[in-house]
Amino acid sequence: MTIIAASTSVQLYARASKYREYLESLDDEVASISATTIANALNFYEVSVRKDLAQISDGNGKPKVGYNRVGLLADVKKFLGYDKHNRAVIVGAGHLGTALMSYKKFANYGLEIAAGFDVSPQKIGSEVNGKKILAASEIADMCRQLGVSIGIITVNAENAQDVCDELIRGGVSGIWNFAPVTLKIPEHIAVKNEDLAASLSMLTNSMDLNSEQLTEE
Amino acid sequence: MTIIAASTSVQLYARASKYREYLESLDDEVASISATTIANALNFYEVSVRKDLAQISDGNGKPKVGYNRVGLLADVKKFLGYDKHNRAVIVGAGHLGTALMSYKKFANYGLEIAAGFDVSPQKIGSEVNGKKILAASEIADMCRQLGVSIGIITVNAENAQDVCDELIRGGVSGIWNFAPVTLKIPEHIAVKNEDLAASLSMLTNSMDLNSEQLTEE
DNA sequence: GCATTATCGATAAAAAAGTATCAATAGTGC
DNA sequence: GCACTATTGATACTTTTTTATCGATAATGC
Repeated sequence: MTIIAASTSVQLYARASKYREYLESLDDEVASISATTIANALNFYEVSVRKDLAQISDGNGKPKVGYNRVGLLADVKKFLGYDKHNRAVIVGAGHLGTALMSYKKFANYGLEIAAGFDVSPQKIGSEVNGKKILAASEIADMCRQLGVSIGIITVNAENAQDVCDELIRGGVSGIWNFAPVTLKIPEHIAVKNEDLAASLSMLTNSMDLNSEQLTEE
Repeated sequence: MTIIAASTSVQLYARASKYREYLESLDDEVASISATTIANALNFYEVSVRKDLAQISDGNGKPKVGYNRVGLLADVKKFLGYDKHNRAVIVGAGHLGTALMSYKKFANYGLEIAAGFDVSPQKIGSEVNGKKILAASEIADMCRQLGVSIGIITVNAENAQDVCDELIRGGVSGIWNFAPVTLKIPEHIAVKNEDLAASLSMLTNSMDLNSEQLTEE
């Protein structure tokens, strides 16, 4: 199992993603953009941005001018892997699974949601955002058939491991896990865990930090 | 604006959250637990876990025994801020907003979702998981009235800044932002941004890394 | 074309996070 | 009660990330 959080810079990807958002928000008339401007817009440290851009778009920056908007955006997208195409399935057609199936922007990131899976007879056969919900018993077979490379898990903690095993049996090489469990996964499969509880903790703890600072004044 | 990602250890919170999950998954009969066991179960480096536990539950570890399960769990929860109570509202009753409103486990993390907001006349007045969807025009007033401290933004990128401004006008001290934009926020307000696009990039890039390693062999 | 300026990219220093090693200690078995 | 063992917590080292400084360079204005 490749534990992503430990091996890759989470922060760098987060920043790169924000660079993309920002660059796409700019007017077409903007020809070039500097690290300074980006840093100010996104509240990042200027030198960090410059280093990131040097890594992402090496050698394309010009003194006094900055980076070509279009070129930099292309480089950022490439860095983020948006040039590659991946076919995915979502297992668990609950609220979250439905939300992800309905999210139109995944296509821009090279992610194609091919189908959903669920165990509920009411849901099987229905469609969400034009995509069929299939029986969970078919996961492995359908993944092979459709050439799916990413499995997205939005079932509850109890069933996540079983679903994961089926997805791997179906030949996926990456797992995007929204269930609050640590999955047991073979070495060659990549996993990215989402953890809303951890996010919430970061938020509430920094709120307290802020209020402490206020009362100290 | 307090940029959380930059100031706090994302990884430490992610690990702490996994400690909690793991400790809660243990049988009641388990009296004590060692850093070694936890590290093996969660695929973390042993010394990292020991350092984390020293920070989270300082001095409570006993050689040859480990940590008392109940005590450690309490300390982890405290570290994660689950002992504090926060009232929140969710703005945007789309698929994601609905998913978050329906998520029962927030209560365990000290988060109470008081209400939702939307602009759609069809949604206003309806209920999700027993919680009323109110008119977005009332955000600021209702937040003050209900004593809301956290605003959760699940609207689209275009409307996120306006919603954010209203939430701050309503007196929230933290913003949990699921919209793909960088919000402009005053210094004393905490923000935690969720970025699915960045997560996806991490996953796909580490998948490629894995397949490169395979072909090298 | 020469001084001025914004910006880059390189280099260096500092801080944070992760990894490795080991002595001290609380139990266990004999 | 003495040797043995699992585990802690401290210390040291390494790597990564962030922050700071500065010379080099491309454009601008005079």
